[in-house]
Amino acid sequence: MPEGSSEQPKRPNRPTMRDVALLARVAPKTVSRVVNGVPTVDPAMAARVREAARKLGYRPNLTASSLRRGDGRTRSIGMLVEDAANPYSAALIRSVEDIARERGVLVLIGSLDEDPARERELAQEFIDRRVDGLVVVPAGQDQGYLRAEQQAGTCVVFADREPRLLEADAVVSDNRESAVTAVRHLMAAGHRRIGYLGDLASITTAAQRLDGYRHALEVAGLPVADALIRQDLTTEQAAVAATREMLALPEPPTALFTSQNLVTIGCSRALRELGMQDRVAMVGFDDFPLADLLRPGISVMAQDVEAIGTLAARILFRRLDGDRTPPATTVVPTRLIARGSGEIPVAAALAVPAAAVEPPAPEPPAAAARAEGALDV
Amino acid sequence: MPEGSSEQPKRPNRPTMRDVALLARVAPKTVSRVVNGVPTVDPAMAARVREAARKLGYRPNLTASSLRRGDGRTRSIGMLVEDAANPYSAALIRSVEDIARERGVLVLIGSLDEDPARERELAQEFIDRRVDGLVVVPAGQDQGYLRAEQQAGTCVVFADREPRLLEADAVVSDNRESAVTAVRHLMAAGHRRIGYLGDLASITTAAQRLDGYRHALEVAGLPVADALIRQDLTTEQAAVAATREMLALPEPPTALFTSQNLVTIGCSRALRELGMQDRVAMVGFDDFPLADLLRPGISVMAQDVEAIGTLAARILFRRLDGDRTPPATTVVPTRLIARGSGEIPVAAALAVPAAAVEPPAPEPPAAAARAEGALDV
DNA sequence: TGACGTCGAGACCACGTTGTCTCAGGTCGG
DNA sequence: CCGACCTGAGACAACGTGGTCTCGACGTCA
Repeated sequence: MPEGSSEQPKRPNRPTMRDVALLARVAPKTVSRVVNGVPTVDPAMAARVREAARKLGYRPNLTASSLRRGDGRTRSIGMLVEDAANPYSAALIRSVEDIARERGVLVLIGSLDEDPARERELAQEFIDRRVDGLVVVPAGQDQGYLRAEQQAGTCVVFADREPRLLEADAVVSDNRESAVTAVRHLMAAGHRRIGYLGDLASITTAAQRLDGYRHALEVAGLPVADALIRQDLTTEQAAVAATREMLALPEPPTALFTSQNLVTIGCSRALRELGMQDRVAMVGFDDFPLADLLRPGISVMAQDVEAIGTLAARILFRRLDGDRTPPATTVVPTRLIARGSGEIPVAAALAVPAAAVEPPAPEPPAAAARAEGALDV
Repeated sequence: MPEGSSEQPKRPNRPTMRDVALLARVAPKTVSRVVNGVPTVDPAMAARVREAARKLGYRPNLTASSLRRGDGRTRSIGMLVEDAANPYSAALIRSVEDIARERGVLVLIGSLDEDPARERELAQEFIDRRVDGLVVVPAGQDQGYLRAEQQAGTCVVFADREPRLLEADAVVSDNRESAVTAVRHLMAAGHRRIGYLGDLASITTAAQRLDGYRHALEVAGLPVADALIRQDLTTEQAAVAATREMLALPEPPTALFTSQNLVTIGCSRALRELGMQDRVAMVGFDDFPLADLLRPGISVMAQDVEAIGTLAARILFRRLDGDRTPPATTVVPTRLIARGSGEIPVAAALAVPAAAVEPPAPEPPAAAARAEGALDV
């Protein structure tokens, strides 16, 4: 039998300040000073300390440091998103990470899958590890459980969706107004029967987008038909099915507004499977990669995800730096990107009921791949 | 002026075990026992402690706990990926997170952007926070800098790419063999001039894929032409440009093998801009969302990202549980997914030099959206 | 040369928690 | 009825670090 056969994970013997101090023949406190770059240390002594640290492979323990330090900062923040694998969440994570990096702050990640219980559990886990702050895309309807943590000094900033029953900073898109813009864009192409395909009705932003859809129709004097509204589509498959069902109605919509990117993709897939992608107009909420490579390209209301993440992080750090101004919600503009699918005229849908004939492509030539975009609120 | 106007961020006064102990009239150690669920506590006393904790909003400080605890575990791991916003990295993060969650372990994220210096810096930052382990998609050519940390007890598992100059567990795809499969698939459609468009030559996996490409050609007795090999394409734009240039050669390739998903997308875009997407065959490495929605669908060698992440995490935790078997590399099978682009026959390219005539679509009908896949090594 | 000021290094302790030990009180067998 | 044994709660110290204070050495100037 070789040496050390103890099966239980024994504590790794990492060198500490004490070890470095012993080797450099100084007091531990002096090592601390050198590590923290305190200038009032004899250069020769500092060199000796650094040499000893190098020789031992010493690395400071930030865990212990933050415990003792006056500010108690751990130099880490927590981030709660819908799903780290979702392109929207992924982009958000990355932009927050970039701002955090500027300050040497690390980012902890948690995916919620729209589960309010997970939101609370993970928030608690982050807090138990004493993160300096949180960036949260809430899944639940009530963030009041965070009030005690705010008072205990943990800064919280919300991204994408505003908090409920809690006062805190938030960075969001104007979902309602953007939905209005999207629906009006479809109406401008002559559409009068416009379907709505949406995410979970309980998600604030989904509700706001539906509200915008309804409002746009009402202002235009068009009826809001229940048969043309489908919600709670949480998977691509559900969106495919809902699209098929809606288009099979006696009076099917000639255009669709999809309120989230999985839904948009599912809808797009259904239209292609039915061969109707050039006859039924569609505008989606949220941009996604390759939307411009499809034929027709998918017109979307694009959120500026990077801006949302960057702003949320900047606001969080401003708070951590002592900003005590009242919490505020920052609204980031969205942008309509016309790529073809949203500009299909109503005539295309009415011309051929269900034939195999391809209508002439109503999209701009391929050369103009990146289409123009109009700025909105 | 209100109260506490001290501008400097004062330490938040969070209740500690001592506070709970005082209120419950027990010793701090008893609170510790209750919090940790030690069964040898008088039930009445435990109830009193829990009530006091609830009343004060007490939350244990895992930072202090891990400092004092025998195993020194922080119940957090670090993950170094190429870019958290990239779909491949995002999927990897999510699958690691899911395994970690089962154990109440949180995940710290760091994006490297293929920068070896960042790899070392971030690994160091994670270690300074005493993560229990690391899952690394390395950017650099030498991971020897981690040897000391391994010996100090930090477990490291590599994902997607094997480590260099370091013995550690790794979970990877068989890149070389998969590239051979992809190229042979193109050869099966009659192609003899096959171009290679690849990522940074310094990335291990890119080199392996190029190697497989070369090997497949050599075995088939075909020449390996330098003009048909382009590397170091780090952006979609670079891939677009390289594709254009290669197709403008006097003897252009009739098929392309792209070694990474950004390159695949760039190549796809270039083909569409040239109107050649139905004449030049293409197989990409790495699957990506919407690859099946394009026309033709993009044929790919799909890596099983979820399996790679899940396995890497499981191996990491097995190590943390005390597994001391020698480090090993686990190979995860890839899968050829035929969607149309890879099955375009050589005849399509040779038929029409540069006309506007559309050849009959050589792809399967739209109904069979999810095409068949063959299993490989 | 001596009183004083300055400056840098170390002693000491606390941050919040838990491992270890002690000890009071109870149980049980001889 | 007493000693051995067990049970459960508290005292104490320590994890690795940094804030605070002390103290010796040195320099300055009268």
